[in-house]
Amino acid sequence: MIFFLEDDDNIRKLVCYALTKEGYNIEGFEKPSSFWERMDDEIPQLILLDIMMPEEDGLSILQKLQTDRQYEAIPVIMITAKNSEFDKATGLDLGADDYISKPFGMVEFISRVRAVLRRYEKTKNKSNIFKIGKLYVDFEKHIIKVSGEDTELSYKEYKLLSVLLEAEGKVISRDELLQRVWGDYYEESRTLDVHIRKLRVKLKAAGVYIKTVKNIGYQLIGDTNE
Amino acid sequence: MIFFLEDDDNIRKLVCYALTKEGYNIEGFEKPSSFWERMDDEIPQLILLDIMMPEEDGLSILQKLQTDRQYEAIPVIMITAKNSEFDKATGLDLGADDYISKPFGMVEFISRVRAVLRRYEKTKNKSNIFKIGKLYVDFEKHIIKVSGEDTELSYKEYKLLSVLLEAEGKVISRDELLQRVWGDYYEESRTLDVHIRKLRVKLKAAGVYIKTVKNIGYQLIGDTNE
DNA sequence: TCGGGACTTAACATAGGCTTAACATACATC
DNA sequence: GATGTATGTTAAGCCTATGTTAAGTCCCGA
Repeated sequence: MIFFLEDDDNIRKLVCYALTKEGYNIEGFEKPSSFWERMDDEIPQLILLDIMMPEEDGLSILQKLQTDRQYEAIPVIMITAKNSEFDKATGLDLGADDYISKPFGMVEFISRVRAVLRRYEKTKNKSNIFKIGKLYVDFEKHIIKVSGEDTELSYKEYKLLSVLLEAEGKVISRDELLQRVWGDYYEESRTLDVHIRKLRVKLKAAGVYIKTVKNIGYQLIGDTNE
Repeated sequence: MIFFLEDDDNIRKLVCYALTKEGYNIEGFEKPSSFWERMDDEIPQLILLDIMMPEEDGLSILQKLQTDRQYEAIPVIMITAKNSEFDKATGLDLGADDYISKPFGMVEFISRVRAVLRRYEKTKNKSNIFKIGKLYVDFEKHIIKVSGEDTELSYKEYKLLSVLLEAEGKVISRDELLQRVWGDYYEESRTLDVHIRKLRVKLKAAGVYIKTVKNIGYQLIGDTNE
């Protein structure tokens, strides 16, 4: 999914049309507010960002994206009417992945989108299938198996597991888990613990892979470390 | 190290000069043949590629790079005199990471180089791993090994160790240790000493790396310094 | 409207880390 | 060698983070 934030109706429609025809899933936004709302539900693969916007400047949006751990990995292409070298440089230095000036040709534009997505796919070598010890998870098909047996997880349990899995063994703090699984969070409550427990129970033999790191958080590590 | 393949002497020298001044290590090549020779010795972090070249076309070089497993991960920026949309599109579609048309401004150029390198660094997961003598510490995964054996540390022990490790051999005063590990601190108490002791014991053979500097504080120095 | 599952909250249990206190040792100064 | 100060050592009790369980709440579909 690609998100496209652009206040000019014509350009937005044109780009959406062109990228859709190329087979991409794209969603256009007129205002930053509706964009941020949507970002709560879904993390896109790529963000196309116009610089000149009502409400909020494109560069400030870019900065927000870069500083939020949840979003920092998403590639961003900046789009602008200005063509000054300075703007391009600041955009790129702030962490944009590419930069296109209006007016742009559709062919080049699509190529740049493709190029950024290609790079992204390259680095993101995860085939969405995880195998750790007795645990097998296919995120695309939403299948979780433990020792070959199918296991049903609830929504939060599933999300919790996916956050832990994606960390690839790194420790995730309670705060971050609450943030990423629950969004707005409950400071003082046993909610997280309860869910961790339920996950551990449902994962049976693989439950021990979830280790608590006291005072910090949790991590998921199989028995065969490298 | 950056490799820059460009037949025009002036441009090559100009770019080399500018990037060197920015602190990059760059090597210019006039002909593809000398470039390929050099590639046998060293793999650069980034390749800047002119399209119009004697001997061999830039696009064909790009293709070779992309199909060779040894080189496919190296990011490439294409440079060309032509400004046609078609060329840009083919360059990007062939797998270039970015595309700049001559004449280009140095500021933008450098920003694009920085942007590509930044992306590259990002994917190269720089997990903060410390290795000092017999001691191995992976902070993200919260793994501490001594002589290859896993060791469990408590929260304060872990924090203490991390402060000492981050100092890279410098002496840290008791006050600062208390401040950084405990926050608000206990002036007169054996707490710090007790924790230092427990750390030393748990680190076994590596425990001796923690040296007390009387009247000042502690430091962590391995036996085999590099 | 009812039933059921998922999620949250509350109350209690537990374990292990943290601190403290009391004593030992090392080292410097007189 | 006596004295004093800084750090090392040890063991015991407290305390806090997490585990656990069960009951309560919410939401959704039949």
